[in-house]
Amino acid sequence: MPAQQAPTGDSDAAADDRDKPQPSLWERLDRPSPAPRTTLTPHRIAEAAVAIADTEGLDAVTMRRLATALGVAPMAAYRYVSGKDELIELMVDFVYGQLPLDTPADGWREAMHSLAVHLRAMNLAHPWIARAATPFSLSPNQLAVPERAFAALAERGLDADTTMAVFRTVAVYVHGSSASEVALEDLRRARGWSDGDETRAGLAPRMTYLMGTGRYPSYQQYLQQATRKDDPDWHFTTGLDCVLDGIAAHFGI
Amino acid sequence: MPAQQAPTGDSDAAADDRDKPQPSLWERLDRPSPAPRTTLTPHRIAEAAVAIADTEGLDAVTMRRLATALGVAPMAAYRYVSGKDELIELMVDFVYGQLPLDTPADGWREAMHSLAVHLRAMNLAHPWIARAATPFSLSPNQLAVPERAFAALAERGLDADTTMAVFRTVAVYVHGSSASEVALEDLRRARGWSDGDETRAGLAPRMTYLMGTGRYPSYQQYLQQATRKDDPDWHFTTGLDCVLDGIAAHFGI
DNA sequence: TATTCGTGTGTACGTTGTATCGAGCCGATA
DNA sequence: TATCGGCTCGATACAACGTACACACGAATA
Repeated sequence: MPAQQAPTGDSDAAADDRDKPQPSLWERLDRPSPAPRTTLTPHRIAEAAVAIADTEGLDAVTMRRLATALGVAPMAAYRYVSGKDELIELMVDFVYGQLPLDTPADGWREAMHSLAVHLRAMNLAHPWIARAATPFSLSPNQLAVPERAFAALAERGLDADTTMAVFRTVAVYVHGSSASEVALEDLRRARGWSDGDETRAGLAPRMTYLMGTGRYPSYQQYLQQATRKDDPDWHFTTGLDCVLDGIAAHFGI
Repeated sequence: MPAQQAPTGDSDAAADDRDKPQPSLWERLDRPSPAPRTTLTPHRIAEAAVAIADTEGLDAVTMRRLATALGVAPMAAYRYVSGKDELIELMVDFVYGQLPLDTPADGWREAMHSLAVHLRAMNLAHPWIARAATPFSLSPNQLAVPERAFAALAERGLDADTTMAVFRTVAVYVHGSSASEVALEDLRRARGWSDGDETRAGLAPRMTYLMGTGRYPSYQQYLQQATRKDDPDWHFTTGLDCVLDGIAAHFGI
């Protein structure tokens, strides 16, 4: 619940009156409108869209569905976002704004570990976000993530490129890991399977067919022997520890 | 190309019909039709769809556009795939089928490194595939990737769960890394920027605005000092080396 | 030659993103 | 107090999408 408010800037904007061809979404939303907003605000739009995506999936977020949820006409939101792409940018930034980035941590490793765990939790809580965002978009609240990481890494005195390499490796691992976790979850939901057992049962015919081809002896052996196939937490944590161990070893920190 | 393995009757249709009355895409495509296909084949469909996605992006792959490219009516492809989702499954499997998985390698590390490099090359050559696929889908040619990895890892005598953890960590890193590389490339193409310089120039206003807010002092310092910002190869390789170092250290192999 | 069935065609429907225009509301000005 | 110009939101419309459905063709079977 620690809420970092969505796009509210704090700069006086005294000198940046250069006329850009098209000011970015965030720049536009920053300037308070002369007339105070009444029914619609970027915040309310993002909130409603995120709620729909969380409960019904990203595909359920249509401009009409969103308008209905907001109680306005289908085209009303276009006053704030230039199109659906910007709507999704807004949603992503809104969710990143809820990341708890102020947790104290001593040492770079604990800080990166905590960051990774929080990012994964966010990806699992909003299963659509890994597909909609990339680790390096340029939205205010997304950029706060590398900012936090760089600040935590500063103590080690690494050069800039190495610092980025460390953060990027972790971020990219978390993104890919979450994406694969979420993909399975999406499949489960799409097929209407309720739990892990039903999912395994639903996937069984396909798996049986594939194994029946005889092309995958090593994989088949894995299936028979593995005991943690359905323990995503263990897989995530183990992989993360590998990554952090590797960073420590590779850069000698 | 799609599965080329022998049919192998698959006798057990006894009790495994849950909510899935229809056999999977791959199972259906396996059985040769009594009448030899004439104008359309799964292979031709996948090939044409991939060609469109490669040159015009995944969004350009519509059932109508595909039909035009194949010289058939809009609904023709529906004889082979049940809908657009299966079309994309077919495309993904087609591309994975072109991965060179038989390159010899001595040692698990060289094998995993080679696998990672090839996977990344595939993701960059077909920029849509990272968004369309996950590292663990159950299509024949996708499953060949863990199969190859497990075979290469077998020499080390790790237990099944650890073997998967190793492969998953690498696969997930490559997936996330490629996704972020491709995202920038997609942005470049979408905005019509031709090279890295134009991209940087196009992103500059947004970056200037964000830095102007003063929220990102560490990131700003990075921007000023870094010299490898535009060297994705270095970032990928460095991160991969971290991951492999970490695996070696964490599991003592 | 008559029948069957796999294959591709033609048409149509509901939904999507969004361009365009008009109406209502507001604070500022006269 | 009356007028005005700007945002804000509503209403309508359109092209393109995925795909359901019914039908026509031709080779294989009899």
